[in-house]
Amino acid sequence: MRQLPWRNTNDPYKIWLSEIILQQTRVAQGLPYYQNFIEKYPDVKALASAPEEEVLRMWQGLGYYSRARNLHACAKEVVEKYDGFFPEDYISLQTLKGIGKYTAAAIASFAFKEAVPAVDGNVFRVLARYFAIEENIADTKNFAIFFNTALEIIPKDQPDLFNQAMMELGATICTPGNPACLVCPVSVGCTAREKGTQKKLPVKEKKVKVRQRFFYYLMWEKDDKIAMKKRGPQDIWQGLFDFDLIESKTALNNNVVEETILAEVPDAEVLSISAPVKHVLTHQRIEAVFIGLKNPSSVYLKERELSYFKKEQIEELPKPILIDKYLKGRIN
DNA sequence: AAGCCGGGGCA
DNA sequence: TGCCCAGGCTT
Repeated sequence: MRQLPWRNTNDPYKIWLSEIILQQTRVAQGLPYYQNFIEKYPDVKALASAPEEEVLRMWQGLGYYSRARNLHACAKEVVEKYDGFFPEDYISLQTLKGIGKYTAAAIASFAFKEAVPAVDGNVFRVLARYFAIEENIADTKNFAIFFNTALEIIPKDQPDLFNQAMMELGATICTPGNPACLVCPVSVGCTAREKGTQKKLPVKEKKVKVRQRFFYYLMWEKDDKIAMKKRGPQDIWQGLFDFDLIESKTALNNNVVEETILAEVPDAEVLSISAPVKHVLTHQRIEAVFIGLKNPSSVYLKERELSYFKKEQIEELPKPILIDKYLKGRIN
């Protein structure tokens, strides 16, 4: 069993924090973030009273930034509505921001010993193989099949150990690619192993389409400052700071964008144009060029909701990794 | 019920 | 370069 700082504790705050960080994130990547958060915010009250931007900055690089916003909102609700104590059952926990079925079950079983199965990707896989369940795990309507199967075998006296063992088995032995059946403690009784269908399970069918996007970043410079804007809702990187952005539906073409800028901001002076920078996400593929400029009109700045920041300030702001990569590349 | 949301590891 | 990892929220 791997020794991790959020194990062997009953503190719901630590368990909750680790679970939110570890959603869609590997232990090796999440561990340093967990340690930074615990150091900076030792309890839920400390986290609740932090500014949201600071929390986002702490989260920078982990992705799925709605997790950080929900984390902060949840901490505030726990402090304001529950006097700093997390609700103690599976159903109530799910009313909090960012806590769904999996995370609620993890907290309820680890912190409060409630006998409810925590079905994450690892557990889906273990259950699908052990019981040879062929239903598509990507289809939400099949969740109940897996949940109820686990509910039948979870021991009422130590549900926390059961959940931890199931996840650990999936993470270390019953792995997606090459399950280590020879050393698996439950290989006897595993239906998939009996039938030799381990690698076919779990069944997972999902259609994913990738959006190709083209970004022109306009870096308006003034003295040692650059204009930036906080990103709004309805898109990626909510709440993070971006440079002034013109998005194009067609492939990057510097001439076209230069004409567009000059038409809107006649006095603008282009100082530099970077080579295209590519950024690949799971569902989006972004190509960006960074254009250094000066002399925007004050009307333009106001309409675009841009404000100037000193370069040292920009380092402290929460930003998409794409921006960070570009800025670091420029220094080197 | 379906679509959206970021990173990193690895072949 | 392409494929894999996955839980929760919004529409």
